[in-house]
Parts: sequence; C-alpha cells; structure tokens
Amino acid sequence: MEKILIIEDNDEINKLLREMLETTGYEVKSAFSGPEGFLYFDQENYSLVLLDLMLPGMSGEDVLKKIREKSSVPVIVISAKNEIESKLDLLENGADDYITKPFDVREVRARIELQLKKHGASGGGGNRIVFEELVLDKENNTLFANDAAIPLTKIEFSIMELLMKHPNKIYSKQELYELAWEDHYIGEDKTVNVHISNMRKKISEHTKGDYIDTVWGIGVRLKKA
Amino acid sequence: MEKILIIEDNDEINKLLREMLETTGYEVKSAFSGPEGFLYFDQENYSLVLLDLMLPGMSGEDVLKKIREKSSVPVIVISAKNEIESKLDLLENGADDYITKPFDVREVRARIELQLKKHGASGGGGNRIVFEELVLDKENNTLFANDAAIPLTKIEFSIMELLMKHPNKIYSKQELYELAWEDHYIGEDKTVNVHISNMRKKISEHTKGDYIDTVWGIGVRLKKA
DNA sequence: TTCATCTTTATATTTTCTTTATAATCTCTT
DNA sequence: AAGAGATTATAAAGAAAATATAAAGATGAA
Repeated sequence: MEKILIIEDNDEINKLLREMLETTGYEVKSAFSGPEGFLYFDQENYSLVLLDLMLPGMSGEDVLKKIREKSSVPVIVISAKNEIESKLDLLENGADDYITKPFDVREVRARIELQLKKHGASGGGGNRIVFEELVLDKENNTLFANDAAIPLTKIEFSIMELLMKHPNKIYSKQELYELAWEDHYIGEDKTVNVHISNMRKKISEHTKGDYIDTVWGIGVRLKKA
Repeated sequence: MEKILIIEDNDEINKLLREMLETTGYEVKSAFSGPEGFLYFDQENYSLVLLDLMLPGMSGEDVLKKIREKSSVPVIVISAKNEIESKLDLLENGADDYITKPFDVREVRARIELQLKKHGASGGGGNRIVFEELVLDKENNTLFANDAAIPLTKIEFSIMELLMKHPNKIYSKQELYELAWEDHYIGEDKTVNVHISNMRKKISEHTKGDYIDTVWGIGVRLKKA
C-alpha cells in the first residue's frame, strides 16, 4: 500500500489531509514539526511526502534539502499563497509540485495521484529497509547508520539486504553465499566471513555495536546492538 | 515581452484572466474556441498557453495534441474540478500543469510564472534542469557550469538529462543505455563508459569536480562535487 | 567529401573479491 | 576448569572484475 508522510504543524489541516488520504486508501503518517517529519522519513519507505513550508524546529526548505540528499521521493509543498510566490525556486530545488492554502482536498488528491503516477512510471521508487538505527537504501546502495552514510559494495549490499529483510533469522553461510552471489555453494565460507568482517568494521565506526551477530556453528543474523 | 495565449470559451473567465495577465505585464491573446486558439497559436510564437478543456469546435485535448506536434511551449490546462480527476493522464500527454475552476487569479499567476521560469523564460522552447552549479538547457543542448557553456552531443545530453532529473539516484549502465538510446541493452557497456568519460572531461574543465559519481559495480549518479 | 559524432579497440587504472595465513573465540570433553 | 579441536575473525596479499581513457575506425549528415 502507498504510504504518505504529512509534515504539517497545524493540527486541523494535518487531520483534514490525513482523513482524506486514509479514506482514499493510503497509509498515512502525520508529523507536526520539521525534525519529527525527517525522523519518520528516515525510518520508513514513503511513496510521497506532503510538506508544509512554515514548520517549527526546521523549515520546510531544510527538510526538503535533507530529504533530497537521500531520496528522490516525490514531495508536494504546501504553503500560504504569499509565501509561494517568493519560493518559486523551490521547485527547482527538489519539490515536485506545490499547493497553496487554502486548498481543496480534491485538488490535493489529484496532485498526489499525478505525482505517484509519474514516479511509478519512471521506476524511481527507492526502497528502504529499516532495522533499529540502520536504514538500507536501495536507491543509493548505501547503509545509513543514524545519519552517517556507509557505502556498501555490491556483495556487501546483497548480504545486508538479506539480513535486514528478516531480522533475527539465522542465515547459514551457505545460504548467504547462494543468495547473495546467486551461485552454488562450493564449500567456501571463508569469503563470506571476510565480507561480514568488513561490514562490521564499517558499521561499528558509526554505531555502538555492529548489528551482525554470529551464532556459532550455525550462521549469522541481524540482532539488536 | 512574454506573449500568452488564452483559449477559453467563457467570456467572463477569459476576460478575468486577460486583465490579470495584462496588469502583470504580459501580452495576451484571447481565443474562444478550439480552432480559433490553434489558429492563433500557428501564427505567432507564444511563451505559454492557458487552455480550457471544454471548448466548442475542438476539445482542449485535441488542441493540446496538435500543439504538441509542433512545439514544447508550456501549456496549463484549466478545467472544472470533476473533469480534471479523470484527465490526469493529460499531464503525461503534454500539459505542464493544470488549474481547476473556480480558481484564484493569484494562483494562476504563480503557476504561469513557474512554468515560464522552468521553460527558460525566453521564447517557447526548452526546459532547464538545475543541479548545484550545473544548468542543463534543453533548447541548446547545452550544459552550463557557472556561466561557461559546455556543448553536449545528443547522447551526452540524454545521459545528463537522466542523471539531472533524479540527482543521487544510481543508474545502471543498462538503464542509461536503454533510456538514452531508446534501444535494448545488448551487453555493451563500453560505449556508455566512453560517453561518461568524455562528459567528465568537459565538465571538469569548468568546475572543481565533475559531478558524475561512479558506484562501483552498480552504476553512476549525479552527486555533489 | 568533410566534419562531427558515435562505436570499437586496446591498454591502464582502480576497486572489489577471493585466497592465504594467522590470531582469536567458542564448544565439548575430560 | 583446562585443553583440544573446530569455528570464526581479521589483516594483508594476490587475483579478478569493473571502469577510465586515449586513440583508431565506422557511421552518417550536410
């Protein structure tokens, strides 16, 4: 189901949007400040963001900028009429469309559907998997720990993807090898060990523990730090 | 001076738009039927077209189609609310934006200014995409870095356009090949590499870094220098 | 033809992957 | 609880794969 993130500090407007979108069949998350919105954005994989410009904590412009550092998710800016005219370059800086207050909810819905259609067609839906403070971002081939970007190589990414898709599930080295390499297991588990070791090193530079847990004699899994 | 063509059969709305635009400083031509509008369009070079959907003589959709056979001038569609929802694909078929009736004239003005800005403010032609200090100008097949003009070849332009449309998104060489060449991937990535190499050379003559970032084993993307 | 662009070829460079060697850790037995 | 044997960890070297770039050849339009 399409998930939409609303970042809007006005309670009533937030609720209005939320109800309209839920009725239409979207899953909705509401945030009421800039930092809160960005936090949510980081934790889940949204199909679209509705973003107010005047926000407490962090301005909408800054939220947009931070979102754009990681993702090309469609963002529709909401703002007062007089604001928008001076903010035209927002659309050059990453917003996909804008809507002025006061708005008609049907108008909002139409523009959301348009953006979703556009982005769905061009195949640009960046997938993310989240586990605790780790976010695996397919669009960037990058693992984020808190806000630090940890670039992963192709194989590292494949392994991490498996582990994060099913946290706590134990993968044998044979499974990891066959799934990440898409090849048959020849009895060589040394390679897998080296990759895991390298990842641990990278991850623990940015977090307390590395999240990769060895289950002796069985395999590895993703586990709370 | 920017010339705007209004194609709208309702006398009052036409007049309202016309007066607002003239006050704002545009030169305006009013048409009241589909064929009339297209006739005017053919005779002069407009910077933007405001197009009603319900028109006598020829539907707005058809007018848009005929305009698009000749020109990429920005077109903003105006229509009743209930109409627009079923016409979302209009924007995929050539419209650049839409406005629903009843509208606020300031809203119309803002969207017109946005489109003019996007389309390069001059004449009726090309789009511009901006990323950091890079500006890609569709009209001249040219990339501007700061103010230096970097001429791009056709294929170079296609690749750059893709990269700039979704900064940070990683494109595999296969994607680049298929999208820029509009052809199927035969397993030849060497060509793509050569083009990217050539572009890097051109770009870095005028900037600190080239903005093209290689993600080893995955693809390339546009990234902050 | 001539010019510019595109593709191919060949070689250099860079990054990643695997192997090797050695150290550390765990389990199990006594 | 100590030690053997097996398993895993890590660093570093070597092999393999992917990419960069220059230059030659092919293509196609004016």
